Amino acid sequence: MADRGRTRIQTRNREAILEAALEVFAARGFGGATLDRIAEAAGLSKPNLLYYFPSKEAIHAALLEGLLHMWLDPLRDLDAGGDPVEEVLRYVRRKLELSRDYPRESRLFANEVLQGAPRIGGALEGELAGLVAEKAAVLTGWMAEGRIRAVHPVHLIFSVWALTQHYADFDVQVRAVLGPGHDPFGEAGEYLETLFRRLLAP
Amino acid sequence: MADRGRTRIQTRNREAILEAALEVFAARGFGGATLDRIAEAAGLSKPNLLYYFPSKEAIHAALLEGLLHMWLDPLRDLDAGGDPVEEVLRYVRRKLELSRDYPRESRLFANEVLQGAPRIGGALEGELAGLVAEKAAVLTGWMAEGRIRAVHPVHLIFSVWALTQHYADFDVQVRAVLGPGHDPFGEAGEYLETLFRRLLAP
DNA sequence: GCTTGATTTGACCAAGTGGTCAAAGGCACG
DNA sequence: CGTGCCTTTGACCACTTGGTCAAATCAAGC
Repeated sequence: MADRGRTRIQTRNREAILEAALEVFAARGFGGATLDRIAEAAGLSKPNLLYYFPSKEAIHAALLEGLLHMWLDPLRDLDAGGDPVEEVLRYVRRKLELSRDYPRESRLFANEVLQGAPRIGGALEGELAGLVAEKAAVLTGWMAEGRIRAVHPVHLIFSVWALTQHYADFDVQVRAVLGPGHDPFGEAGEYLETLFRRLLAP
Repeated sequence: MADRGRTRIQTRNREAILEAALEVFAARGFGGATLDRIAEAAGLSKPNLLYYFPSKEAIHAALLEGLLHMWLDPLRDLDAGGDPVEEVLRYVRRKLELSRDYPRESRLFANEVLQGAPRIGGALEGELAGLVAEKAAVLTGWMAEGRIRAVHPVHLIFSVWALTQHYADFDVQVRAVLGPGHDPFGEAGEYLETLFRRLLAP
Protein backbone atom coordinates (compact mmCIF):
# COMPACT_ATOMS: atom_id res chain seq x y z
CA MET A 1 0.00 0.00 0.00
CA ALA A 2 2.31 2.79 1.17
CA ASP A 3 5.25 1.01 -0.40
CA ARG A 4 5.94 3.54 -3.09
CA GLY A 5 9.55 3.24 -4.17
CA ARG A 6 10.31 0.54 -1.62
CA THR A 7 12.33 -2.55 -2.39
CA ARG A 8 11.30 -5.96 -1.14
CA ILE A 9 13.93 -5.74 1.58
CA GLN A 10 12.65 -2.39 2.73
CA THR A 11 9.10 -3.66 2.84
CA ARG A 12 10.07 -6.73 4.80
CA ASN A 13 12.29 -4.94 7.29
CA ARG A 14 9.94 -2.05 7.91
CA GLU A 15 7.25 -4.63 8.54
CA ALA A 16 9.46 -6.53 10.97
CA ILE A 17 10.38 -3.34 12.79
CA LEU A 18 6.78 -2.20 13.17
CA GLU A 19 5.74 -5.63 14.37
CA ALA A 20 8.55 -5.71 16.92
CA ALA A 21 7.90 -2.14 18.02
CA LEU A 22 4.21 -2.84 18.48
CA GLU A 23 5.09 -5.68 20.81
CA VAL A 24 7.53 -3.61 22.84
CA PHE A 25 5.64 -0.31 22.96
CA ALA A 26 2.39 -2.06 23.90
CA ALA A 27 4.06 -3.99 26.68
CA ARG A 28 6.18 -1.23 28.23
CA GLY A 29 4.90 2.13 27.04
CA PHE A 30 6.85 4.65 25.02
CA GLY A 31 9.22 5.62 27.79
CA GLY A 32 9.83 2.04 28.87
CA ALA A 33 10.62 0.81 25.38
CA THR A 34 14.21 0.84 24.11
CA LEU A 35 15.58 0.77 20.60
CA ASP A 36 17.84 -2.10 21.55
CA ARG A 37 14.90 -4.22 22.54
CA ILE A 38 12.95 -3.36 19.41
CA ALA A 39 15.97 -4.05 17.23
CA GLU A 40 16.53 -7.40 18.88
CA ALA A 41 12.87 -8.38 18.53
CA ALA A 42 13.01 -7.40 14.87
CA GLY A 43 16.20 -9.38 14.33
CA LEU A 44 18.22 -6.35 13.27
CA SER A 45 21.11 -4.38 14.67
CA LYS A 46 20.29 -1.01 16.17
CA PRO A 47 22.06 1.01 13.48
CA ASN A 48 20.27 -1.02 10.86
CA LEU A 49 16.96 -0.28 12.51
CA LEU A 50 17.80 3.41 12.41
CA TYR A 51 18.51 3.05 8.72
CA TYR A 52 14.80 2.39 8.20
CA PHE A 53 13.35 4.82 10.72
CA PRO A 54 15.05 8.04 11.73
CA SER A 55 14.16 7.84 15.41
CA LYS A 56 12.23 6.10 18.16
CA GLU A 57 9.55 8.78 17.85
CA ALA A 58 9.19 8.05 14.15
CA ILE A 59 8.53 4.35 14.73
CA HIS A 60 5.95 5.18 17.36
CA ALA A 61 4.29 7.72 15.09
CA ALA A 62 4.14 5.25 12.19
CA LEU A 63 2.44 2.75 14.46
CA LEU A 64 -0.14 5.20 15.78
CA GLU A 65 -0.95 6.51 12.34
CA GLY A 66 -2.03 3.14 11.05
CA LEU A 67 -3.99 2.53 14.22
CA LEU A 68 -6.64 5.22 14.26
CA HIS A 69 -8.23 4.18 10.99
CA MET A 70 -8.55 0.57 12.04
CA TRP A 71 -9.97 1.67 15.34
CA LEU A 72 -12.58 4.01 13.91
CA ASP A 73 -13.75 1.93 10.95
CA PRO A 74 -16.44 0.05 12.87
CA LEU A 75 -17.94 3.30 14.10
CA ARG A 76 -17.72 4.79 10.63
CA ASP A 77 -19.81 1.86 9.40
CA LEU A 78 -22.68 2.59 11.78
CA ASP A 79 -25.47 2.85 9.26
CA ALA A 80 -28.18 5.45 9.75
CA GLY A 81 -30.37 3.39 7.42
CA GLY A 82 -30.09 0.13 9.33
CA ASP A 83 -32.03 -1.25 12.27
CA PRO A 84 -30.98 0.88 15.26
CA VAL A 85 -30.48 -1.76 17.94
CA GLU A 86 -28.84 -4.16 15.51
CA GLU A 87 -26.52 -1.44 14.25
CA VAL A 88 -25.31 -0.66 17.75
CA LEU A 89 -24.89 -4.32 18.52
CA ARG A 90 -22.95 -4.86 15.31
CA TYR A 91 -20.70 -2.02 16.36
CA VAL A 92 -20.17 -3.55 19.79
CA ARG A 93 -19.40 -6.95 18.27
CA ARG A 94 -16.88 -5.58 15.81
CA LYS A 95 -15.19 -3.53 18.48
CA LEU A 96 -14.96 -6.57 20.74
CA GLU A 97 -13.45 -8.56 17.89
CA LEU A 98 -10.80 -5.89 17.49
CA SER A 99 -9.98 -6.20 21.18
CA ARG A 100 -9.72 -9.95 20.84
CA ASP A 101 -7.72 -10.00 17.60
CA TYR A 102 -5.56 -6.92 18.08
CA PRO A 103 -4.94 -6.56 21.81
CA ARG A 104 -1.48 -5.09 21.34
CA GLU A 105 -2.86 -2.31 19.21
CA SER A 106 -5.46 -1.63 21.88
CA ARG A 107 -2.78 -1.46 24.55
CA LEU A 108 -0.58 0.78 22.46
CA PHE A 109 -3.49 3.17 22.13
CA ALA A 110 -4.33 2.90 25.82
CA ASN A 111 -0.75 3.69 26.77
CA GLU A 112 -0.76 6.76 24.59
CA VAL A 113 -4.05 8.13 25.91
CA LEU A 114 -3.17 7.27 29.51
CA GLN A 115 -0.09 9.44 29.22
CA GLY A 116 -2.15 12.37 28.05
CA ALA A 117 -2.08 11.59 24.32
CA PRO A 118 1.01 13.77 23.75
CA ARG A 119 1.55 12.37 20.28
CA ILE A 120 -2.01 11.82 19.14
CA GLY A 121 -3.99 14.55 20.88
CA GLY A 122 -4.63 16.41 17.65
CA ALA A 123 -6.29 13.45 15.99
CA LEU A 124 -8.52 12.99 19.01
CA GLU A 125 -9.85 16.51 18.85
CA GLY A 126 -10.12 16.45 15.07
CA GLU A 127 -10.90 13.20 13.32
CA LEU A 128 -12.20 11.34 16.36
CA ALA A 129 -14.36 14.12 17.78
CA GLY A 130 -15.78 14.81 14.35
CA LEU A 131 -16.77 11.24 13.68
CA VAL A 132 -18.31 10.87 17.12
CA ALA A 133 -20.34 14.04 16.64
CA GLU A 134 -21.64 12.70 13.34
CA LYS A 135 -22.66 9.35 14.76
CA ALA A 136 -24.06 10.87 17.93
CA ALA A 137 -26.43 12.77 15.67
CA VAL A 138 -27.55 9.50 14.10
CA LEU A 139 -28.18 8.02 17.54
CA THR A 140 -30.06 11.13 18.64
CA GLY A 141 -32.26 10.81 15.56
CA TRP A 142 -33.10 7.21 16.43
CA MET A 143 -33.94 8.24 19.97
CA ALA A 144 -36.20 11.04 18.79
CA GLU A 145 -38.07 8.51 16.63
CA GLY A 146 -38.40 6.20 19.59
CA ARG A 147 -36.48 3.44 17.83
CA ILE A 148 -33.99 3.20 20.69
CA ARG A 149 -34.46 4.46 24.21
CA ALA A 150 -32.98 7.82 25.15
CA VAL A 151 -29.53 8.08 26.70
CA HIS A 152 -26.67 10.51 26.29
CA PRO A 153 -25.41 9.46 22.83
CA VAL A 154 -21.76 10.37 23.32
CA HIS A 155 -21.57 8.54 26.62
CA LEU A 156 -23.23 5.60 24.90
CA ILE A 157 -20.28 5.54 22.52
CA PHE A 158 -17.85 5.93 25.43
CA SER A 159 -19.42 2.92 27.07
CA VAL A 160 -18.88 0.81 23.97
CA TRP A 161 -15.23 1.78 23.95
CA ALA A 162 -14.78 1.23 27.68
CA LEU A 163 -16.51 -2.14 27.76
CA THR A 164 -14.80 -3.63 24.73
CA GLN A 165 -11.30 -2.26 25.19
CA HIS A 166 -11.33 -3.34 28.82
CA TYR A 167 -11.03 -6.95 27.71
CA ALA A 168 -7.86 -6.22 25.74
CA ASP A 169 -6.23 -3.67 28.02
CA PHE A 170 -6.95 -5.43 31.32
CA ASP A 171 -6.65 -8.93 29.93
CA VAL A 172 -4.43 -10.19 32.73
CA GLN A 173 -6.81 -8.88 35.37
CA VAL A 174 -9.82 -10.38 33.62
CA ARG A 175 -8.12 -13.75 33.43
CA ALA A 176 -6.83 -13.55 36.98
CA VAL A 177 -10.34 -12.94 38.29
CA LEU A 178 -12.15 -15.44 36.07
CA GLY A 179 -9.61 -18.16 36.72
CA PRO A 180 -8.90 -20.95 34.26
CA GLY A 181 -11.50 -22.62 32.08
CA HIS A 182 -13.12 -19.43 30.89
CA ASP A 183 -13.45 -17.82 27.48
CA PRO A 184 -13.34 -14.09 28.38
CA PHE A 185 -14.23 -12.80 24.94
CA GLY A 186 -17.00 -15.30 24.33
CA GLU A 187 -18.63 -14.49 27.66
CA ALA A 188 -18.10 -10.79 27.12
CA GLY A 189 -19.90 -11.02 23.79
CA GLU A 190 -22.96 -12.50 25.44
CA TYR A 191 -22.88 -10.11 28.35
CA LEU A 192 -22.51 -7.00 26.20
CA GLU A 193 -25.28 -8.12 23.87
CA THR A 194 -27.60 -8.38 26.86
CA LEU A 195 -26.41 -5.12 28.32
CA PHE A 196 -26.93 -3.00 25.22
CA ARG A 197 -30.20 -4.67 24.33
CA ARG A 198 -31.68 -3.90 27.73
CA LEU A 199 -30.28 -0.40 27.64
CA LEU A 200 -31.58 0.47 24.20
CA ALA A 201 -34.39 -1.81 23.02
CA PRO A 202 -37.66 0.15 23.16
CA MET B 1 -0.94 5.24 60.53
CA ALA B 2 2.10 3.28 59.30
CA ASP B 3 4.42 5.85 60.84
CA ARG B 4 5.80 3.62 63.52
CA GLY B 5 9.16 4.95 64.62
CA ARG B 6 9.14 7.75 62.09
CA THR B 7 10.20 11.28 62.85
CA ARG B 8 8.22 14.25 61.57
CA ILE B 9 10.81 14.80 58.86
CA GLN B 10 10.57 11.20 57.73
CA THR B 11 6.81 11.39 57.62
CA ARG B 12 6.84 14.60 55.63
CA ASN B 13 9.49 13.49 53.15
CA ARG B 14 8.10 10.03 52.55
CA GLU B 15 4.76 11.70 51.90
CA ALA B 16 6.33 14.17 49.46
CA ILE B 17 8.15 11.38 47.65
CA LEU B 18 5.07 9.22 47.28
CA GLU B 19 3.05 12.18 46.06
CA ALA B 20 5.70 13.09 43.50
CA ALA B 21 6.16 9.49 42.43
CA LEU B 22 2.43 9.03 41.96
CA GLU B 23 2.41 11.99 39.61
CA VAL B 24 5.38 10.75 37.60
CA PHE B 25 4.55 7.04 37.49
CA ALA B 26 0.94 7.74 36.53
CA ALA B 27 1.94 10.07 33.75
CA ARG B 28 4.80 8.07 32.22
CA GLY B 29 4.58 4.49 33.40
CA PHE B 30 7.19 2.67 35.44
CA GLY B 31 9.75 2.47 32.67
CA GLY B 32 9.28 6.04 31.61
CA ALA B 33 9.65 7.46 35.10
CA THR B 34 13.09 8.48 36.37
CA LEU B 35 14.39 8.96 39.87
CA ASP B 36 15.70 12.38 38.91
CA ARG B 37 12.25 13.53 37.90
CA ILE B 38 10.63 12.13 41.03
CA ALA B 39 13.30 13.70 43.22
CA GLU B 40 12.86 17.06 41.55
CA ALA B 41 9.07 16.91 41.89
CA ALA B 42 9.48 16.03 45.55
CA GLY B 43 11.94 18.87 46.12
CA LEU B 44 14.74 16.56 47.20
CA SER B 45 18.10 15.54 45.83
CA LYS B 46 18.32 12.08 44.34
CA PRO B 47 20.61 10.66 47.04
CA ASN B 48 18.27 12.08 49.63
CA LEU B 49 15.34 10.39 47.97
CA LEU B 50 17.25 7.13 48.08
CA TYR B 51 17.78 7.68 51.77
CA TYR B 52 14.04 7.21 52.28
CA PHE B 53 13.40 4.47 49.76
CA PRO B 54 16.00 1.91 48.77
CA SER B 55 15.10 1.83 45.08
CA LYS B 56 12.74 2.90 42.34
CA GLU B 57 11.00 -0.45 42.64
CA ALA B 58 10.42 0.15 46.34
CA ILE B 59 8.69 3.47 45.73
CA HIS B 60 6.48 1.90 43.11
CA ALA B 61 5.65 -1.01 45.37
CA ALA B 62 4.76 1.30 48.27
CA LEU B 63 2.41 3.17 46.00
CA LEU B 64 0.69 0.05 44.69
CA GLU B 65 0.31 -1.43 48.12
CA GLY B 66 -1.74 1.47 49.40
CA LEU B 67 -3.79 1.44 46.24
CA LEU B 68 -5.49 -1.92 46.21
CA HIS B 69 -7.32 -1.40 49.48
CA MET B 70 -8.73 1.93 48.43
CA TRP B 71 -9.74 0.42 45.13
CA LEU B 72 -11.51 -2.57 46.59
CA ASP B 73 -13.22 -0.96 49.54
CA PRO B 74 -16.38 0.03 47.65
CA LEU B 75 -16.84 -3.52 46.42
CA ARG B 76 -16.17 -4.87 49.88
CA ASP B 77 -19.04 -2.71 51.11
CA LEU B 78 -21.56 -4.27 48.74
CA ASP B 79 -24.14 -5.37 51.28
CA ALA B 80 -25.94 -8.66 50.79
CA GLY B 81 -28.64 -7.36 53.14
CA GLY B 82 -29.36 -4.16 51.22
CA ASP B 83 -31.63 -3.43 48.30
CA PRO B 84 -29.99 -5.13 45.30
CA VAL B 85 -30.34 -2.47 42.61
CA GLU B 86 -29.47 0.30 45.05
CA GLU B 87 -26.46 -1.59 46.31
CA VAL B 88 -25.07 -1.98 42.80
CA LEU B 89 -25.77 1.66 42.02
CA ARG B 90 -24.08 2.73 45.22
CA TYR B 91 -21.06 0.72 44.17
CA VAL B 92 -21.04 2.35 40.74
CA ARG B 93 -21.33 5.81 42.25
CA ARG B 94 -18.50 5.28 44.69
CA LYS B 95 -16.29 3.83 42.01
CA LEU B 96 -16.98 6.79 39.77
CA GLU B 97 -16.14 9.15 42.62
CA LEU B 98 -12.82 7.39 43.01
CA SER B 99 -12.12 7.93 39.32
CA ARG B 100 -12.99 11.60 39.65
CA ASP B 101 -11.11 12.25 42.88
CA TYR B 102 -8.12 9.96 42.38
CA PRO B 103 -7.43 9.81 38.65
CA ARG B 104 -3.69 9.47 39.11
CA GLU B 105 -4.17 6.40 41.26
CA SER B 106 -6.43 4.95 38.60
CA ARG B 107 -3.84 5.59 35.91
CA LEU B 108 -1.08 4.11 38.01
CA PHE B 109 -3.12 0.97 38.35
CA ALA B 110 -4.02 0.97 34.66
CA ASN B 111 -0.37 1.29 33.70
CA GLU B 112 0.53 -1.64 35.88
CA VAL B 113 -2.19 -3.93 34.57
CA LEU B 114 -1.61 -2.86 30.97
CA GLN B 115 1.96 -4.01 31.26
CA GLY B 116 0.89 -7.41 32.44
CA ALA B 117 0.74 -6.64 36.17
CA PRO B 118 4.34 -7.79 36.73
CA ARG B 119 4.43 -6.28 40.21
CA ILE B 120 0.86 -6.86 41.35
CA GLY B 121 -0.19 -10.03 39.58
CA GLY B 122 -0.24 -12.00 42.81
CA ALA B 123 -2.71 -9.67 44.50
CA LEU B 124 -4.98 -9.92 41.47
CA GLU B 125 -5.18 -13.68 41.62
CA GLY B 126 -5.44 -13.69 45.40
CA GLU B 127 -7.16 -10.83 47.16
CA LEU B 128 -8.97 -9.46 44.13
CA ALA B 129 -10.19 -12.74 42.71
CA GLY B 130 -11.32 -13.84 46.16
CA LEU B 131 -13.34 -10.73 46.82
CA VAL B 132 -14.95 -10.85 43.39
CA ALA B 133 -15.91 -14.47 43.87
CA GLU B 134 -17.55 -13.60 47.19
CA LYS B 135 -19.52 -10.70 45.77
CA ALA B 136 -20.41 -12.57 42.59
CA ALA B 137 -22.10 -15.11 44.87
CA VAL B 138 -24.15 -12.32 46.44
CA LEU B 139 -25.20 -11.11 43.00
CA THR B 140 -26.06 -14.63 41.91
CA GLY B 141 -28.24 -14.98 45.00
CA TRP B 142 -30.12 -11.82 44.15
CA MET B 143 -30.64 -13.05 40.61
CA ALA B 144 -31.95 -16.39 41.79
CA GLU B 145 -34.47 -14.55 43.96
CA GLY B 146 -35.51 -12.44 40.99
CA ARG B 147 -34.51 -9.23 42.74
CA ILE B 148 -32.20 -8.25 39.86
CA ARG B 149 -32.28 -9.59 36.34
CA ALA B 150 -29.86 -12.35 35.40
CA VAL B 151 -26.50 -11.58 33.85
CA HIS B 152 -23.03 -13.02 34.25
CA PRO B 153 -22.15 -11.64 37.70
CA VAL B 154 -18.39 -11.41 37.20
CA HIS B 155 -18.77 -9.60 33.92
CA LEU B 156 -21.22 -7.30 35.63
CA ILE B 157 -18.43 -6.34 38.00
CA PHE B 158 -15.99 -5.99 35.09
CA SER B 159 -18.39 -3.59 33.45
CA VAL B 160 -18.53 -1.42 36.55
CA TRP B 161 -14.74 -1.24 36.55
CA ALA B 162 -14.48 -0.58 32.83
CA LEU B 163 -17.15 2.10 32.76
CA THR B 164 -15.97 4.03 35.77
CA GLN B 165 -12.21 3.79 35.30
CA HIS B 166 -12.57 4.81 31.67
CA TYR B 167 -13.38 8.35 32.79
CA ALA B 168 -10.14 8.61 34.74
CA ASP B 169 -7.81 6.68 32.46
CA PHE B 170 -9.03 8.12 29.17
CA ASP B 171 -9.80 11.54 30.56
CA VAL B 172 -8.06 13.43 27.75
CA GLN B 173 -9.94 11.45 25.13
CA VAL B 174 -13.26 11.97 26.88
CA ARG B 175 -12.66 15.71 27.06
CA ALA B 176 -11.38 15.90 23.49
CA VAL B 177 -14.54 14.25 22.21
CA LEU B 178 -17.01 16.09 24.44
CA GLY B 179 -15.41 19.44 23.77
CA PRO B 180 -15.56 22.32 26.25
CA GLY B 181 -18.51 23.15 28.44
CA HIS B 182 -19.12 19.62 29.64
CA ASP B 183 -18.95 17.96 33.03
CA PRO B 184 -17.72 14.47 32.14
CA PHE B 185 -18.19 12.97 35.56
CA GLY B 186 -21.58 14.53 36.17
CA GLU B 187 -22.89 13.25 32.86
CA ALA B 188 -21.27 9.88 33.40
CA GLY B 189 -23.04 9.56 36.74
CA GLU B 190 -26.41 10.03 35.12
CA TYR B 191 -25.62 7.78 32.19
CA LEU B 192 -24.33 4.94 34.34
CA GLU B 193 -27.31 5.16 36.68
CA THR B 194 -29.62 4.71 33.69
CA LEU B 195 -27.49 1.95 32.22
CA PHE B 196 -27.33 -0.20 35.33
CA ARG B 197 -30.96 0.40 36.23
CA ARG B 198 -32.15 -0.79 32.83
CA LEU B 199 -29.76 -3.70 32.91
CA LEU B 200 -30.73 -4.91 36.37
CA ALA B 201 -34.09 -3.61 37.55
CA PRO B 202 -36.63 -6.46 37.41
C1' DG C 1 33.01 -9.54 -13.60
C1' DC C 2 32.19 -4.67 -12.68
C1' DT C 3 29.82 -0.93 -11.09
C1' DT C 4 26.50 1.38 -8.49
C1' DG C 5 23.43 1.99 -5.08
C1' DA C 6 21.09 -0.34 -1.25
C1' DT C 7 22.00 -2.54 3.05
C1' DT C 8 24.51 -3.81 7.22
C1' DT C 9 27.68 -3.31 10.87
C1' DG C 10 31.39 -2.30 14.54
C1' DA C 11 33.07 1.37 16.92
C1' DC C 12 31.86 5.26 18.98
C1' DC C 13 29.58 9.33 21.60
C1' DA C 14 27.27 12.47 24.78
C1' DA C 15 23.70 12.33 27.84
C1' DG C 16 21.03 10.02 31.08
C1' DT C 17 20.15 5.92 34.06
C1' DG C 18 19.72 3.74 38.90
C1' DG C 19 22.45 3.62 42.65
C1' DT C 20 26.68 4.33 46.16
C1' DC C 21 29.50 6.61 49.56
C1' DA C 22 32.05 9.36 52.56
C1' DA C 23 31.75 13.56 54.45
C1' DA C 24 29.25 17.46 55.93
C1' DG C 25 25.23 19.81 58.16
C1' DG C 26 21.28 19.88 61.45
C1' DC C 27 18.75 18.78 65.47
C1' DA C 28 17.37 17.37 70.00
C1' DC C 29 18.62 16.45 74.42
C1' DG C 30 21.45 15.92 78.52
C1' DC D 1 27.97 23.45 75.11
C1' DG D 2 28.78 18.90 73.50
C1' DT D 3 27.39 14.59 71.77
C1' DG D 4 25.19 11.36 68.99
C1' DC D 5 22.08 10.46 65.63
C1' DC D 6 19.21 11.90 61.79
C1' DT D 7 19.40 14.10 57.43
C1' DT D 8 21.48 16.04 53.27
C1' DT D 9 24.65 16.43 49.63
C1' DG D 10 28.52 16.55 46.01
C1' DA D 11 31.25 13.57 43.70
C1' DC D 12 31.25 9.54 41.61
C1' DC D 13 30.33 4.85 39.15
C1' DA D 14 29.06 1.35 35.88
C1' DC D 15 25.72 0.78 32.64
C1' DT D 16 22.14 1.97 29.33
C1' DT D 17 20.11 5.25 26.38
C1' DG D 18 19.10 7.28 21.60
C1' DG D 19 21.70 8.26 17.88
C1' DT D 20 26.01 8.86 14.40
C1' DC D 21 29.39 7.55 10.98
C1' DA D 22 32.63 5.66 8.01
C1' DA D 23 33.66 1.57 6.25
C1' DA D 24 32.35 -2.91 4.79
C1' DT D 25 29.12 -6.02 2.43
C1' DC D 26 25.58 -7.24 -0.71
C1' DA D 27 22.46 -7.47 -4.85
C1' DA D 28 21.22 -6.57 -9.49
C1' DG D 29 21.83 -4.79 -13.99
C1' DC D 30 25.11 -4.06 -17.49
